[in-house]
Amino acid sequence: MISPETAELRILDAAETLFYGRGIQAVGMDEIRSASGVSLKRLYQLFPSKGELIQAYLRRRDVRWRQKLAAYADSQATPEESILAVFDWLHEWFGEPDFRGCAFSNSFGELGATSSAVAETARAHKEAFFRYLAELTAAAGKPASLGDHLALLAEGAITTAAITGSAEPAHQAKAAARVLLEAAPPSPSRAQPSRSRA
Amino acid sequence: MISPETAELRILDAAETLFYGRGIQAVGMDEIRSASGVSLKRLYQLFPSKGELIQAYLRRRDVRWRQKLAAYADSQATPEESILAVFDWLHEWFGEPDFRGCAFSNSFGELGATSSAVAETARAHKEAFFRYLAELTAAAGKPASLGDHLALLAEGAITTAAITGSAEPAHQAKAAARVLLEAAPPSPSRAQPSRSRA
DNA sequence: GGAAGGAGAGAACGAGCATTCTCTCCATCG
DNA sequence: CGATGGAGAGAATGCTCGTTCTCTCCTTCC
Repeated sequence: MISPETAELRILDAAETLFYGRGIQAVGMDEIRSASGVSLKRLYQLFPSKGELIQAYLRRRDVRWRQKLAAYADSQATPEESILAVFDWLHEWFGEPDFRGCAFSNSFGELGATSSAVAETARAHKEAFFRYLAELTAAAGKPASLGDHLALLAEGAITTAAITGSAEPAHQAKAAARVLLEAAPPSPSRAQPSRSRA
Repeated sequence: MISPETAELRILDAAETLFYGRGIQAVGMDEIRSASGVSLKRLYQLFPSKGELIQAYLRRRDVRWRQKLAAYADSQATPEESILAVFDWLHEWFGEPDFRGCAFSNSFGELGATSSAVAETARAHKEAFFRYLAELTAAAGKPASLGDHLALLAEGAITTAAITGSAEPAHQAKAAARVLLEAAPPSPSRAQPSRSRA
């Protein structure tokens, strides 16, 4: 028998691939069983209902997505470069063969009206993403409004890339972000941190 | 007996309210029958399958949405004002009590992976919207890239407004659009049309 | 008036699916 | 060795839903 931890991982991996790739309602629990190789009984022991599996899928994806983004962007030398790197990371993501847009926007569109848990998880994900961009913006000594504007560009790029099937919106968004970044005045309220600039 | 035209209108009205408000898969044909008051037999005579009703719903919504947007934006005095008015219109839309994001992004997230017809309709809608912004941008004598950037802002505002339940993203997107508009140089390739400017 | 045809209401059918149950098997422990 | 208990496979259950069918009734046309 495989360990409960391994079973949980296999289930979450299968659920993520299937839910993200085909939509949540299009995937039955039976299919998650076959894809994960974990028996239905065990599946229900670990996740007592499909709704709980959906929440687990979304929660794990939220953490991983933001970690990968932050790992990429935070490795840049300056806050300005980190901001622009966000859009480079989006471009890489859009180019992945199984890219199908934002899992949270998709599940919100599919279930947000009928499941308040899904709606709330999607809201929390977007809020965390906005907060991250706000931090980068503040670190660059730019006004908070710039963070919101950058987030809207990124959000629009994700949706547009998903529907058109092109990674190009990431480059377009980056170009727009550069204009906004250069046009934004230094933030009046908070001193710019002394991170070195090339 | 009500006329076939009236029956079709009632069905499409009911389908739009229900599909948009709750998601397509969450609404059964039986519910569309009760909401429209048209018998199931007649419903299937006019729309031979749920898939065809979905397509009819999306097609009609595409036309009406773009007409309303254009009617609002085109009534402005200058192309620049038309561009900014797009975001004012979005703000009005976001404030409607039943606003739940872009019907096309939502249906793409829900069915795009399993229905190529839905995916294609969503793509066509976004493309038409991009084209409209490209026209406004060209009329303002600005480079084509500005049109793409504005479209990404609008797209991001729609998604963000839907998930957060706030109309504020429209104002944020408008502010960003104003910056991009003012920063964009006159288009080199095409002469600015002689529409009068205040 | 009477036949015919179409309309509506809703039952019926068949598939899909979330969830539970059964049965068999194997490992562990006395 | 034999009993116990948990595991897996997958059948069973009950519900939802897309689609079709039936039955009754009304209208229309001769």
